[in-house]
Amino acid sequence: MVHDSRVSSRAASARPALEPGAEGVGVRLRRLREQAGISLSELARRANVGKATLSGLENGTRNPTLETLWSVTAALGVPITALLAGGQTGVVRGTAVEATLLQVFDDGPVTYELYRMVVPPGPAQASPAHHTGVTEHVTVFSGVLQAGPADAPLLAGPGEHISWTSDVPHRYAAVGDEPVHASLLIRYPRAASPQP
Amino acid sequence: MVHDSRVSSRAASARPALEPGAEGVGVRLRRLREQAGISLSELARRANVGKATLSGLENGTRNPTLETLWSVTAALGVPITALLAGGQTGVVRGTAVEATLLQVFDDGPVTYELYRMVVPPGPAQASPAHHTGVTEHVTVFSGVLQAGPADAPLLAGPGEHISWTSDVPHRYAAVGDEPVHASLLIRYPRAASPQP
DNA sequence: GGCGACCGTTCCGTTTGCGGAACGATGGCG
DNA sequence: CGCCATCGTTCCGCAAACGGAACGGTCGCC
Repeated sequence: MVHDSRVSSRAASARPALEPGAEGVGVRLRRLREQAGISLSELARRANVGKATLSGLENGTRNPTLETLWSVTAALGVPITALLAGGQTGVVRGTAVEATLLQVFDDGPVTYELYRMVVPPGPAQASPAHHTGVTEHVTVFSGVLQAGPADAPLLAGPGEHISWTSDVPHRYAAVGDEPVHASLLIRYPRAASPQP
Repeated sequence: MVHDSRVSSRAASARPALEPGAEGVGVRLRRLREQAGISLSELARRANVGKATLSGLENGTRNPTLETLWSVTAALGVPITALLAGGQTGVVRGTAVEATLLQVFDDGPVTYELYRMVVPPGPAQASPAHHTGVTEHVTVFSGVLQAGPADAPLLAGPGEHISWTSDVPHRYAAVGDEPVHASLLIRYPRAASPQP
């Protein structure tokens, strides 16, 4: 369920502002606070934020700043992602592939994105070529995956690993009736120089 | 000109610690945007935020609201957590290996655990044999890793992948002076018990 | 019952993040 | 060469998020 999170410009904002994310954040915050066994006033005191701020945040009637979120989560001793990741984390949907971004690892010259991927049975998904030097690495959890360059796809069953350079058109498809679960690692070398 | 006596512009921080300030967020945002190959103006247009907002955000001179972060990350197609970069989930520490559990995938007869692993330079870490049928899969992000069965270790450099069956004693070590960053996937056939 | 401590919400003045507009810098093009 | 589009930064009025104070409500204790 991909919900459109584009926020209309604030012009003509005659409706009560309740952006999609704030509600869930408030609910999760209240749950975390109650799990910690402290009152709203006490948390406000520890986090050095106003009670009004905290109250509005838990009820979803405010649009908190990043600094506020950091203060509150630090006082609770939880990572800030505990408030934000409760809903769906980054889900990228293609025509036949659904990938959930687990982590981004940035090593200066190279960036890695680690996904968990699900390929349902059905028609293959075609992907256009990425930038030069991009490679993809897949380890299959379950099912049988056919993936790789469109002209020379590879096969991988449970526990197997395949990789290819994705600077050519490539594709993903599940072989058989079973959906494929896999981890997908995309490696982006630092392409600071655009191609003419 | 506003006189700000406490601007932390380009503070040459000695350690790569998680700075709760917006500075790290700005750096990551700029990197993600350049990786997507779009200009600041273009991203501002797509995300329906002002260029001033985006500029100040990338330079760490603003304290963005959650709504702004939602809009920008949605326009980039990345999860909001990609900006906050704090995946401090479960952390497993060995004598020479630090692994962060990213996700557990339970497929009935098989359980997968996906880690991000860091092996600092120094003496190797020895691991005793796991249960029969357990396999490990490593994809190296940076550095050179020597890993695998103690009597026949394998080598892998950046972007390379190695795997082995870990039902025999095995080891991990960084080759050279550079720490090794890698993803580690452990596959436990037949409902295995989590690692103590 | 009266009273004080604490709860979470609401009101209010101040602070600040917001988008739009204007700015100088840069590059493509006739 | 001038012209124009686009880049990223800076200025500015406005709306909103902020902390502090006041509010009504509930509980425990004398």
